[in-house]
Amino acid sequence: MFILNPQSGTPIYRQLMEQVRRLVASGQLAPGTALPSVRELAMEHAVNPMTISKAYNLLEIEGVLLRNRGKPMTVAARPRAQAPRAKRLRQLDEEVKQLVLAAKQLELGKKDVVELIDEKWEDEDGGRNRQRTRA
Amino acid sequence: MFILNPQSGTPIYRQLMEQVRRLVASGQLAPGTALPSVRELAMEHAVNPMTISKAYNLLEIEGVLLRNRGKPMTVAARPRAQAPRAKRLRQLDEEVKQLVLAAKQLELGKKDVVELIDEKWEDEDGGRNRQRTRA
Amino acid sequence: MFILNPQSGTPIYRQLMEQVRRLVASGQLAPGTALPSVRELAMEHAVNPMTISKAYNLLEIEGVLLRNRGKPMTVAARPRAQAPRAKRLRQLDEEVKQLVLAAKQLELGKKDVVELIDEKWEDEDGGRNRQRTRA
Amino acid sequence: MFILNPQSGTPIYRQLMEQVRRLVASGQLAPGTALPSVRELAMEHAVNPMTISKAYNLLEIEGVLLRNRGKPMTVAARPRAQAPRAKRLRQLDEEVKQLVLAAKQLELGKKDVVELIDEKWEDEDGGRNRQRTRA
DNA sequence: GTGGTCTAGACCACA
DNA sequence: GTGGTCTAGACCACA
Repeated sequence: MFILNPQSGTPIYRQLMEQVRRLVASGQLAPGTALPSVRELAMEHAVNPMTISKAYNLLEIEGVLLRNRGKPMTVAARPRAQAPRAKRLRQLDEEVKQLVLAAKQLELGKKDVVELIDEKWEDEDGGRNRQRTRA
Repeated sequence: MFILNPQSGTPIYRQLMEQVRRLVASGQLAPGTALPSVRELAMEHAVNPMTISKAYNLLEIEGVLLRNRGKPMTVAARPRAQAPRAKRLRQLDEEVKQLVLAAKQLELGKKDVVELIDEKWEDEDGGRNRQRTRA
Repeated sequence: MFILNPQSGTPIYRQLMEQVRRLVASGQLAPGTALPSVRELAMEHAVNPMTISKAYNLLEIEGVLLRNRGKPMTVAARPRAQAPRAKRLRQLDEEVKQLVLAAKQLELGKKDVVELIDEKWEDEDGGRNRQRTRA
Repeated sequence: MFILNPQSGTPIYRQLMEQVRRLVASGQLAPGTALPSVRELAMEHAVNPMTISKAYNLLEIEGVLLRNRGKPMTVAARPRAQAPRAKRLRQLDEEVKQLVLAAKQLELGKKDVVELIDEKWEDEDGGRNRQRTRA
C-alpha cells in the first residue's frame, strides 16, 4: 500500500505522510477507512514503530487522521469525496519541477521524459517490477 | 547555475552533488571547467560555506571533481564528452518513479502529468518563473 | 583507545581515521564491534563532535565502518580476522621513512633510534607516561 | 637535499622548516652556508615560491637563518658546531612516539619495526630508492 | 583570491 | 540514547 525508501534523502515519516495525504486527497482512502496499525506497517517495512507513529501523529494534528482509542486510526471525515482536481494537480508541482530540472541538466528531451513516464506507469506498484505492457 | 531548496527534505549538500553530477554527465560541465568557489555559491544561495564545501569534498572523493590547492576546483577528466544516453536516462529513473507514484495516489492521469511537464518545461530556469508559452 | 593530538600538523579527523584503520587491520577492532559514540569521543578528547563525525563519515565511505541508524557505528564485515602481516607492515612504511630521514638529518645513528623505540615501547599508552623498564 | 611531500597532512612549509632545523642542529648545514634560493627550491619541488618563502621567513624570525640583501639566505652563526646529542635526541621523540603507536595498533612487534628501520636506513635518500645492502 | 579545519551550538531523524 | 545537517564565524595553508 505504501512505498517507503529508507535510502532516499527524504525522511521516512515524511514519505509516509505524503503518501497518506495523497491517497486521502484522491479518495482512495475514504473517510472512516482504517489504516494499517503502527506495528503492522513497521514490520512490513522493517522500520521502527516510532517512525510510523510519528507520521500518524502528525497527520492527526493536521486533521487528516482520527485516533480511536483501542482501535485503528481512521481517515477523518473532513474531506469531501475527493479534493478538487486543481488542488491535486498542485500537489504534483514540486515533483514535476524537480524532474524537469533533472532532465534538463542531463540534456534529455521532453520526449525522453514522457517515454519514461509511460514506461513506469504500466508498472504494478508504481515502479518496482518492470512489466511493460506496451512500448 | 544551481537550484538549491533548503525547505526540501533532501539535504542541501546532496541537492548540489546531484546537480553537479548531472551537469557533468551531460557534458554541460566539461572536464577542466572550474566550478564556482565555495564562498561564491554560499553567498548566492544564502547557505553556509561548509555546506557547499561538503558537497565539493564528497564529489572529489567520488572522482567527479579535482581539488587544486589555492585554485578553484575543476571537473575531473574521467568522463568522456558526455555519458551515454542510456546512462543518463537511468539517472532519471528514481525521479520518474516518484512522480508516477504520486500521480497515481492522487488519481491523476498520465495526461495530467504530461501536461504539467509540458508547462514546467517552458520555464526559463527549470521551474521558478511561470511563463507558459503554449499549452 | 585513541590518541588525538590537536597540536600536530595532521588534522584531528585524519589522525582518528588512521588509528581506526590500524585497529581494524590488526583485528583489535573486530567486524561488528561498536565504536564509541561521536559525542563520547568528542567529550573524552575535548574535541568538537563534528570533527569525530567527519572521520566516521569518511570511514563509512571507505567501507571500514557501517552506519546503523539510531545506533552506534560498527566495524564493517569485509576484513577477515586480520590483515596479512605484509599489508600491515606496509602501513608503517611512511612513518618509518620519516623517522629515518629525521634521524639522518640530525646525524643520529640507527642505534640511537632503536634505543628510543625501545624506550617508548615500554610506555603504557604508546608514549605518554614515561616508565622505562629496562635499557 | 630536502624531501617535501604535498600529500602528507603536514603543511609543506612546516616540513621544510623541520628539515632545515635538523640539518642545522646536526651541523650538516654549518653557520654561513648559503641555502638554495626560494625559486630554485620552488621549481625543484613544484611548489609555489611563497610556500618556500614562508618557511625561510619563519626560520629567520626563529634566528636559524639570516637574510642577506641580494644574496642567498645563510645559516645563522648562533649554533655551535652541533647541538648536544641529548637535544637532538629529543627532536626525534615525537616521530618515535607516533611510530610506536602505529606499530602497536597494527599489532606488529618491536622486532618488525627495527627491521623496517634497518631496511630504510640503507636507502640513499631516506627511503625512495630501495637499494638494500644487507638483511 | 582559493579550499580546509575546527568550534559552539541548534535542531532533526531514528531506535 | 544514536548519528546528520546546518549555521556563524575564526583561523590556516596555499596561489
